[in-house]
Amino acid sequence: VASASRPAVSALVAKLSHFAPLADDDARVLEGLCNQAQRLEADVDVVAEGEVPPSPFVLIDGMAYRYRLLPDGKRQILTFLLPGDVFELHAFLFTAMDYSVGTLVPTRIAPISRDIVTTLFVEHPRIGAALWWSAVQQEAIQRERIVALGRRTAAGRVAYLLSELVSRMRAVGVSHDHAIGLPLTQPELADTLGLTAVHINRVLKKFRSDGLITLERRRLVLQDVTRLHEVAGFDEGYLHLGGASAEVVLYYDRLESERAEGRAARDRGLH
Amino acid sequence: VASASRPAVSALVAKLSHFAPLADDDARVLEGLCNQAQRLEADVDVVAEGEVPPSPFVLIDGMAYRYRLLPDGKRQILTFLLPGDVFELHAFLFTAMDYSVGTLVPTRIAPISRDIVTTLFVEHPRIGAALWWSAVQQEAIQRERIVALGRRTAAGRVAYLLSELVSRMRAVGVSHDHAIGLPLTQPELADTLGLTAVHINRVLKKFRSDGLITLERRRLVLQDVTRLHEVAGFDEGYLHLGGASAEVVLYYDRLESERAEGRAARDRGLH
DNA sequence: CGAGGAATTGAGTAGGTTCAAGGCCGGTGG
DNA sequence: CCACCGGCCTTGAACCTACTCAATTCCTCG
Repeated sequence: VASASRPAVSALVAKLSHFAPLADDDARVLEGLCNQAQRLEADVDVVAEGEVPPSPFVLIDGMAYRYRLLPDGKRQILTFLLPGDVFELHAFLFTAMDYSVGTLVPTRIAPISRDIVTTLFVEHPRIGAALWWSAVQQEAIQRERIVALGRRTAAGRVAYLLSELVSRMRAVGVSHDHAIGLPLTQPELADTLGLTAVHINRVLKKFRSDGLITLERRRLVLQDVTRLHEVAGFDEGYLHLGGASAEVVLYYDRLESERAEGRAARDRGLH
Repeated sequence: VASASRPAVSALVAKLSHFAPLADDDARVLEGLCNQAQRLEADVDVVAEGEVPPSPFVLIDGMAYRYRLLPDGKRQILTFLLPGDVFELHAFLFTAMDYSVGTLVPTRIAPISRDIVTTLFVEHPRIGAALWWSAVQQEAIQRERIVALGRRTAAGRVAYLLSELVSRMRAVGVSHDHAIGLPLTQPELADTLGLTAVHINRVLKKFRSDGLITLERRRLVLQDVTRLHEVAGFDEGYLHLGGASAEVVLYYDRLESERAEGRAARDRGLH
């Protein structure tokens, strides 16, 4: 549909508003960040392991993934980056990247210079907190991956990953039903879940014949969400897609208005 | 030995100095944080899943672990917390904990109120950056766990975990040779590495007979570090135990001295 | 001294891998 | 426009790593 290519509100704003209500001003600032988007084609590296950490990025649309290549040629995919995700926010604290980031499809990303980030944190504390929160949320997603790899069966892992991706897509307004474009090959699913492509294939076959999902031509539809979540042991709460506590929201509201007054006073001073 | 119970410098200072050289003032502030330590006995929860996130803590000595209990009774251990580790630094951004933290041995932890954290970030940017870095470092450790669970054999996982723990202990001055006190049972190792206790036992047996390690009465000695690291595919660099880039250090030095001047000016004003 | 969990070992099983081969699909070049 | 090519998808069969079940011994703690 048309709305898919030009969303009413950018994924970044959609995502961060889940953390705390954003003022119009906040939204405008965030949209501004996305202006200088770079277009990347599919299957290219944004950064590679060993390189000096780049500036932070926002992923505008498309899809990317963090991965590590092992000496023996094996690959482990760490996380997927979806529209609205901010990545490498604090990579600058390290001297070298310990993983690579690659695109899966043609993707637009917007770099955010470290100076802008710093300014954002000082001048727009609520945005700063929201960015911080989104980083912590990505950590939570990593924890779920550990639980999945450590203590779930192959079917559980696959079901979990599909559920996670659909939930995250929905949270940023890219999907509204339980269907998403899923540009992942079976080898990629395998390298994410610690399995082989062959086995992924068999699990998907089972899911299809059980009426849990359909997946063809890069389009995934969850046909029976409840049952899939059961197989997955999936609980959306663990992804922390929702908001902060009232107390925290209030705290940043206060910081924000103090800052806004500060800006206003300075502006008056300039006239 | 005596130095083990009363180290020359606290683990927290030892750890954070790896990120950037700390001024005497910084070290004093950090030591001050550790004053109000709480003593916890072994096998108690510091926080439990579902609870409201607590204030951040520093682990002074002892050992703790983050874990998740699954509905079917299975357990997945996420990470281990060693002396000098700061945890739950930004948990307050979530409404509920998605995992629990428990002690493995009698442990001392010092809570740091959120106000103090905020002050620290503003007044001592270098400490703030170091804390931030230590959080990002914990994320890197999580990534390694994902790689281990996803793409390493049982022997590789065990070897990796043992290598990781020894490296981390050494980085905070708790160990100087390649031997550490390791209060982990085989069921705990199993729940960390996505294996069963029985299989852990067989792997350890092999390691012992191959002369890679000794492990008895909760004492681990790496007898052949090189060979163990080979089995593990272990590369200490991935843990980012080392420091920041010269550029970043310089950046925070500058922030720090600006802040120090500010404090001095304010102090003069009070007289 | 008794009890309960941890460590250890053996035997049988199973979930997932490996190897292999054929079909499909999308992209590329003639 | 079509033929070709490479990677993905699919399926079968044999195999292996790690699990399960179970019994014994060892430690540690009360």
